Amino acid sequence: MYKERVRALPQNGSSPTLEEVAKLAGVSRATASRVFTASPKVSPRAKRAVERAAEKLRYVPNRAARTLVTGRTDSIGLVIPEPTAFLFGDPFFPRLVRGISEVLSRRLVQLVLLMPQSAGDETRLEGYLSAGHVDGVLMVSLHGNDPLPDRLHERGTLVVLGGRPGASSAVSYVDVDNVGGARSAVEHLIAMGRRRIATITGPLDMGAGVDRLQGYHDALVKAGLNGDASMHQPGDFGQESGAAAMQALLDRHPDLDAVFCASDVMAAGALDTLRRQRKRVPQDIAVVGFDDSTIATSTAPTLSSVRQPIEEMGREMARLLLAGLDSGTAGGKRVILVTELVVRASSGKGVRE
Amino acid sequence: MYKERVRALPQNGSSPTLEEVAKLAGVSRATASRVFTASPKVSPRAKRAVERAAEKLRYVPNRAARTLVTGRTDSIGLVIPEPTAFLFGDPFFPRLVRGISEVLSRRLVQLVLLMPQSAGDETRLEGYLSAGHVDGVLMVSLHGNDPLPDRLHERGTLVVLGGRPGASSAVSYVDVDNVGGARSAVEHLIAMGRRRIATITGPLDMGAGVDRLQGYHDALVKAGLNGDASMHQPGDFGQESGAAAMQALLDRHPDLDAVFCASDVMAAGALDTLRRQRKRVPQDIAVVGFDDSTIATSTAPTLSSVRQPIEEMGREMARLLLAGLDSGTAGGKRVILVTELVVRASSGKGVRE
DNA sequence: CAATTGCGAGAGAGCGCTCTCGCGGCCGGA
DNA sequence: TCCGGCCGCGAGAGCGCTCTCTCGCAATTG
Repeated sequence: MYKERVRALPQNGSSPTLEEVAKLAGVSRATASRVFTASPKVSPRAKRAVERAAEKLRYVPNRAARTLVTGRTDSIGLVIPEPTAFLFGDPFFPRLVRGISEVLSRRLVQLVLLMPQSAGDETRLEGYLSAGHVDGVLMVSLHGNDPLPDRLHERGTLVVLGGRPGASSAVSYVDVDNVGGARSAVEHLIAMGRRRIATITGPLDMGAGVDRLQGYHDALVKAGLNGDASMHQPGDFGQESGAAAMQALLDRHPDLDAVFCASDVMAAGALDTLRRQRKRVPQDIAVVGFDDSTIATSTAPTLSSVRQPIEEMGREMARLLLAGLDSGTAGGKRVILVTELVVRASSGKGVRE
Repeated sequence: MYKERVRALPQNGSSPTLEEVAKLAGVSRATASRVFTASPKVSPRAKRAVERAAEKLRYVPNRAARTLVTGRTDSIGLVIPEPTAFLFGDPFFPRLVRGISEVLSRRLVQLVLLMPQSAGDETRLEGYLSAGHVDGVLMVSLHGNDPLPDRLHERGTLVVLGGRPGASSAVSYVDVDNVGGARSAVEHLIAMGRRRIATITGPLDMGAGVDRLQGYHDALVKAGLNGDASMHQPGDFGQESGAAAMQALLDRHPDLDAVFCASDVMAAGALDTLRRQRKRVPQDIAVVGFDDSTIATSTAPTLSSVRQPIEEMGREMARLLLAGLDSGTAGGKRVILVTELVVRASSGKGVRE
């Protein structure tokens, strides 16, 4: 670790303190502090003097000192425990971040993104987050029963999840209606006359993966159709996994007439495989994705998809966290956002039978 | 802003202090502190007592307090001032982050990603960074003459840039040999017999954009070929801009026989346009990209590209920053990494003339 | 056996800030 | 003119930690 040398750096070593600003402005430290905390009880005269002095000294309040006394950092962490390649490849995250940023910007709260890449990283991260570096934590893309949210919650850190946690938990979360969305997608396929409908699921250690499979099932059962395990093939939400899963499904069931994919990116992969196999979409096989991400309109044919309000999910997560911070309540809230089926060419009225 | 209520939260309100741990362990605060700072001067007996007490109380050191006295936060910021859609869409960033993380993980330093989305965000960010939230700052994807790095540097914050800054500056940076890489790409095209070589440049407010254009120019001039302004078309490194730029170039010069693209993603866009225009690659037009990202091997035909060691760039940035922190020196270092041309089908020996 | 060394441990001083408390001056009302 | 009230300000305590200084005790040495 770098040592006490740091202290001698111009970095913090020479940076001016409130005391110096106060002296230069000819007021007490308390009054100078009032100026920076936007306290109303300061005369315009004193305020101006302090501001001029601060400008002259290029003063910036020391956050550590402020945090130490207020117990507040004015920043919140967004934790995404995904390999970087996934994090940056998936169109889900930018939209989520946009929603979150929107809300936080208005509150002058800094968003910091944290990307644990290994178990070691995650341990360190737990320390970082419980040590008061952030006022609260947003977390998405949980796999399995990641214990981090619950442990943070127990420690008293405010946590809001995106996507329901695996096990029941006291932590607040925002989720979309994955079951309902998947069900509507499959019901649509059935309504279009499809009968041999497979699914490429998401990771089954994630709520979104499980729930979308559930919705698929519900619709098939209601219609009295077959949706046994041979009709499922898991993917990891990535394009290649979609292509591979599609191939596996075709190997098992060459007569499929539809496939529901738990993400658009996997659906794009599935389309690649179908093209390679000379299957016409939607004539031979109809495809529906999930997310309604930008990729849905750039595939050939364009992709029917279940739209989920990802930006809104981000906004709602941020709102929930800020509300918890404001009220001092610990959570246990859950918000479910509705989804909406968007029908495009990949499941359109194909020239079928 | 959320107010003093926060203080009453279990969050920090009830979290145990070093004092309490020391009392429970039957030692002084100083000795307890020694245990957590891994100081050697503590007996095994005392160490165990403190560790047990800490475990029992679920003690986590308060970082703000520690930072206040050490002047150190053990975390560094990575600033990427790009719209989220770009940040997450570009294969450059995950590779960079991977390289950075690799180095930082070994040093128990936390990486926090900061993504200013607007001028307001950036102002706030400057405050955040100068206020001592991080020990140092890594910054990439600078546009124009972004004043942030210089201002942070002036304030005494250690900054390392990825990619050279627009204007001359005292800030340290790591860059790849963009000029040399571009030159070798174009020299290769010339060696393959191409004579009417256009370029799709990157944003000309970025060092990488300017330098790759420069390399293109150098090679053409050396060979006595035409590379006037009508042969350039700027893009933004994104796929769509590549497609549009290719179209613009073809409109002006239907007889082009090669194009050098300043990024693989733009090259992929260019390939889309060429396909739509029924131009054969490489027979009619040879294409070379830049980055040698994963997309280069998944296009049809596969893409010749200039490989830049992005992970290494991340590692080197992190190393430079840590070295600066360790030594207390402020910077002014520059590291240039070599590039390497990778020839694939898009510029292969086409059936030409 | 006395003198010296060395090592573990405690006391205490801050790091830079916020916030409570109390004081003095100025206002308006009687 | 006098007095209560309010408002702006300063004094001072302390947030939780690290680190220096010092001390006491045991081991080592002449």
